[in-house]
Amino acid sequence: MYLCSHMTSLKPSLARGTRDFGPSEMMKRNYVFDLFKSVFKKYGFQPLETPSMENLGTLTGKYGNEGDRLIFKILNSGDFLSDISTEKFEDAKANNSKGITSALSEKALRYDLTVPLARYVSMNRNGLIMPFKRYQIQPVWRADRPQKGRYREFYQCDADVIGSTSLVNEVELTAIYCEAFLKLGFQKFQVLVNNRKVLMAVAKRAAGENAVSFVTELDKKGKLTDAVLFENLIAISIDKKVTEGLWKLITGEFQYDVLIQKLHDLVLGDEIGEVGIAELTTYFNLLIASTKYVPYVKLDAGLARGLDYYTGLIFEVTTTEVEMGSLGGGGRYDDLTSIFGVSGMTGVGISFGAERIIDVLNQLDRFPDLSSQSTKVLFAWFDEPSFAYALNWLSEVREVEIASEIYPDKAQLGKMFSYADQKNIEWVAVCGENEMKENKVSLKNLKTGIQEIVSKQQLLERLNA
RNA sequence: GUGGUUGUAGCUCAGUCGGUUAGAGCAUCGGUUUGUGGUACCGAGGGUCGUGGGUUCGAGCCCCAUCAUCCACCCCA
Repeated sequence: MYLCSHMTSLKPSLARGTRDFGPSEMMKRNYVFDLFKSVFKKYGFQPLETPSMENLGTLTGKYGNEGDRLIFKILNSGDFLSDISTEKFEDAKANNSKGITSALSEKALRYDLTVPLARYVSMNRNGLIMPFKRYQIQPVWRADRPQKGRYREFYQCDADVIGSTSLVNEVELTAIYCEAFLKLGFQKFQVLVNNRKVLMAVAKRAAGENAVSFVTELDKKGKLTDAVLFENLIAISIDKKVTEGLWKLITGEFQYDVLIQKLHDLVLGDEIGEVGIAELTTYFNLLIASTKYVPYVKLDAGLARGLDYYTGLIFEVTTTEVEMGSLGGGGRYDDLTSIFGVSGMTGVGISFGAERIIDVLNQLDRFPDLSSQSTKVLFAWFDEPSFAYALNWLSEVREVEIASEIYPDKAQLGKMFSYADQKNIEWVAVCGENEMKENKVSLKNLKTGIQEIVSKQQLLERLNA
């Protein structure tokens, strides 16, 4: 007798903030990602993948004060501690570990898809076909503390155009949003649009030196009550009339052209602000001329989208069908690659909040019937001769590209049926002595429960119906 | 990084005031049925009660620590 109970066994568990995706989840996820890909391709975007890890220096300092803390660093391999002198180590312990970080870690997991894109474009600028239109669907990692809807590993799904200033790009990205969300079955969604140039011009008028805090505050719309938010905005304003004027535009309902006109009045005389107004005008003209998606697009004078690198039009997608934050966002950035010493490279991009979108589709039970992706027919058998017989039929069914399988082990017929049932296989073909005599199989449809004895040709007809 | 919540079977959870051998449902396997699934009935396997320490005659339950978890904040997707 063998004893194995004293083997050290590890309790299986997932690393914090990560998930497995089983077969049924993968079918749903692939459905969403494939749909995105097909839309991206239709608009001329090509795939790009970058490595999971980047040099630490590529990532640090790109994501604000908090950002560096959230980057997953990879411990150097080899005897990395031998390079650190005792003094250096003591200094690091006493002050901060920054001084020895490079000795401990020189690689890190990618934090988003935008910085790797900037790195890629900078490295390959001479070889790329410009404008460079790429899409990228890959996981990213953040050393955040997980909570509802937030993970340490999650997928981002981006599409960007680099090296073109035309607003047609903004229009096409808007169309991609609309097309994708419509194809996913969303009825009520909106692509909110604003312009950073206009927003900053208004903020400068309203708050002067406090323009940045003004915009940060504005970004809290929806989190704070309108009354509190308005008070906060007034508190940092130097020109309360401008703030009040903007507030009316944010809280009221206007046609886009009326709204543009009113915004124009607010920024009149501000050179950059007027450029922003012109961009908005051109954008809407192009949108109307080239797409049917105007009803889904809404100019929102209060849309701010953080503060980072956006410099022109900005987007955010929301839905009212379910309580959920934004389902995507993006915008134009003028200087993405300057951090890598390459300037004058303008770009515009969007990102789908893939994880959230999948969550929403699950909540609304909006996934289409994906059973067509599973096996169509299972062959069941009894003994050596019927096994050989079934294998023969199986290969012929696979010959015509029908997804099919045979139960591999000898088992009771009931077990084979139950396997088919659990795997959502629609048909079971029973191969036994009686069937073999007639060169047929008993074909049962597990959905209807109807069973009949059929020839090879009839089998293929049933399966293809 | 800050604050809180919860850890008992593969999963969801019950477990009285601290008291003998820790329970249920689902899932798994077997049987009723050696050629028919999703229903029913019968049965079986499966536990270091997160981990380590402490209090106690006695701890799943009380105390401390630790790890994990979920939730909220910061921030973000």
